[in-house]
Amino acid sequence: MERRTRVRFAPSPTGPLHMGGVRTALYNYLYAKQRGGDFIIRIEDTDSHRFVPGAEQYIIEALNWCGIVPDEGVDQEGKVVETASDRHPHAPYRQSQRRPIYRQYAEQLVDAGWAYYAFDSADELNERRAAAEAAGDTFMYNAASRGSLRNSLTLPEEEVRRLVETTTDWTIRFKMPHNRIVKMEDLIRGHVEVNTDTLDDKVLWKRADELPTYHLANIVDDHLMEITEVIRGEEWLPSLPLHYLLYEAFGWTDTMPRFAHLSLLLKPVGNGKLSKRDGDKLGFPVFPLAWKNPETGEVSHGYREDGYFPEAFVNLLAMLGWNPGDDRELFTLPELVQAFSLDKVQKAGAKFNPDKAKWYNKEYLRMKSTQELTALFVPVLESHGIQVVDCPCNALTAGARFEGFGADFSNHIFTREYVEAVVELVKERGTFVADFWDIAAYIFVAPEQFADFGIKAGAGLADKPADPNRPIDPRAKVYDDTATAPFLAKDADKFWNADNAALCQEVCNYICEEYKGSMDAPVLEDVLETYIKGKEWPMGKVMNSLRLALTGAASGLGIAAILSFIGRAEFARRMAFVAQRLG
RNA sequence: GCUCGGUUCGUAUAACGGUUAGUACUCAAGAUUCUCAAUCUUGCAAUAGGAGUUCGAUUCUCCUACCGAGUACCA
Repeated sequence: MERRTRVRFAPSPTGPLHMGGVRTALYNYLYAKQRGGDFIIRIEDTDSHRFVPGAEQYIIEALNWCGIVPDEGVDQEGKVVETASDRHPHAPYRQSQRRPIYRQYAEQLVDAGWAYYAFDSADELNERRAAAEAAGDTFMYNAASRGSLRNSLTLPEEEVRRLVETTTDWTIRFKMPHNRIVKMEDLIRGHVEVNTDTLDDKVLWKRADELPTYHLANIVDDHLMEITEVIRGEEWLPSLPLHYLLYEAFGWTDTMPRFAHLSLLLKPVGNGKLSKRDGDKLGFPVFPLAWKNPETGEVSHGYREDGYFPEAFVNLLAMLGWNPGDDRELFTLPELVQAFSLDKVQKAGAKFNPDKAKWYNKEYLRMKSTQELTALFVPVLESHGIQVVDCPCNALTAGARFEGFGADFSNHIFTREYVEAVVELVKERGTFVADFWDIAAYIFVAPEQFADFGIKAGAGLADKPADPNRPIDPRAKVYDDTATAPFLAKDADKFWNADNAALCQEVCNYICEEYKGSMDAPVLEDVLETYIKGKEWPMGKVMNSLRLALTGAASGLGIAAILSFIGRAEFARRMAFVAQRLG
């Protein structure tokens, strides 16, 4: 008695799939999997004018990346997806390939008095619309007007037959009943009623290309494919009465699917639905994968290419308009399957929040293993001219300097172990894998530029002219006017000046020549502290100056950690460089 | 215009008709540190407006406002 759950995602291949579309597909998938049912992808390509090459493949690939894989549908090569249990009585899954199916259904409706042939040309109808609009009202092709138009209800039978047989630009239209209240149930919105007089006689089938419109194809295919629930975007709610009536007209009410209409994804700021433009403006992708417009060549960002994990993308999408009923926010796909419920889906549209999206990625990044992150980081390193080798023995040149992990600074070669240790150190600090480079580039490459002595941009006082006596580098913004910029003068002092330089050099000499112990970060940390405090030097000054010398920056990783990576020889080299550069 | 849908901190959301209206993101402050980040603590901040039903309304009803969708031989 209970039918097997079967839902479908039915995109139109008119362009790349928008993240809102992915969410719709996701909800369908979750609903089906939770009930042990089937998730089907059906390509609705009945509009021959709007076909975009590559769009269908894009859609499949995008869903695939998210882990939303169909039980039935087409794969990336356009082949029918096979499952063990099923010989696909429902195929094909592309509506353009189902063309022969639809005409008979449309004519069945004509025979039953639920539809009629319409011979009005598009131009004629546009004229009527324009005229009505000029007169201040709206033209609708329905009970009120169909009696005065050219169709099989007004023309003599002979004429109708002649036109149907000899001309090719007619359509079959649904004969919307007059003054009937259609009562509908939506799984998310509850009871909805509409009077049919506010609806028009929709075109169901077009003789010109012998294709159905969405409405006919949708009902026929959902019926033939034994769909039990239709979960789709809110934009379809206004045509739900038509769909109800079509099921009635076909006599399929007993197997009519249940409907759920999802609210839209809205732009982060202002009003309106999320669009590509918002993404460009605010710097976040609106598409799952990057997309190159085949006509303009324009490339749009994708979550995948921007460094998002598919798990994070799926998770954040799921939480946009749905909640589990408790405070949990992190869900894997299988967990979502478990927890999902249509009655926890929000009725109102959800504004997309790019900050929260990043937060999700950060959370998933932290959950990844160091090995996995390293594998993703290696290509980033390579793009910066760094070579990563699996074994330190052969690949490093003679004279390569090793300290701990294995690094050859002069030839930009590092072992995987070294990279893994770096990842371990920085994984808490990034949102994307690519951030690791920004955080830790100086672990691989010595700095050539030095920050403005650590003075924070935006500190508000950073535009004073440099004192010719104090600064060591003409580019540096250093201040000694303690009356007007005491904070900055003090801070600049902390980072670099002749005194600090001397102290740093002493630290370097000590570590590189006298100190023979371990270069492990925790040990080194104690050693440095003991040494500096023993000399009664100010920790802050020395450490920050060292950081500037070693990294070129005023902020970043701990000094001991940095030294534990670069080792004594590189330490000495960088000190020599900074001395020559900054004096 | 008409039809349908929607409205809780800036955002996403929670709250049997009874709560000091909760949580997360963002933001701010403090703690910590050699700096930054992370972390921890604290804080800012909401029931669109008006009637009605009720002992009691974020929750139910109606009106207004605002937002969205649809109004194609597009999906």
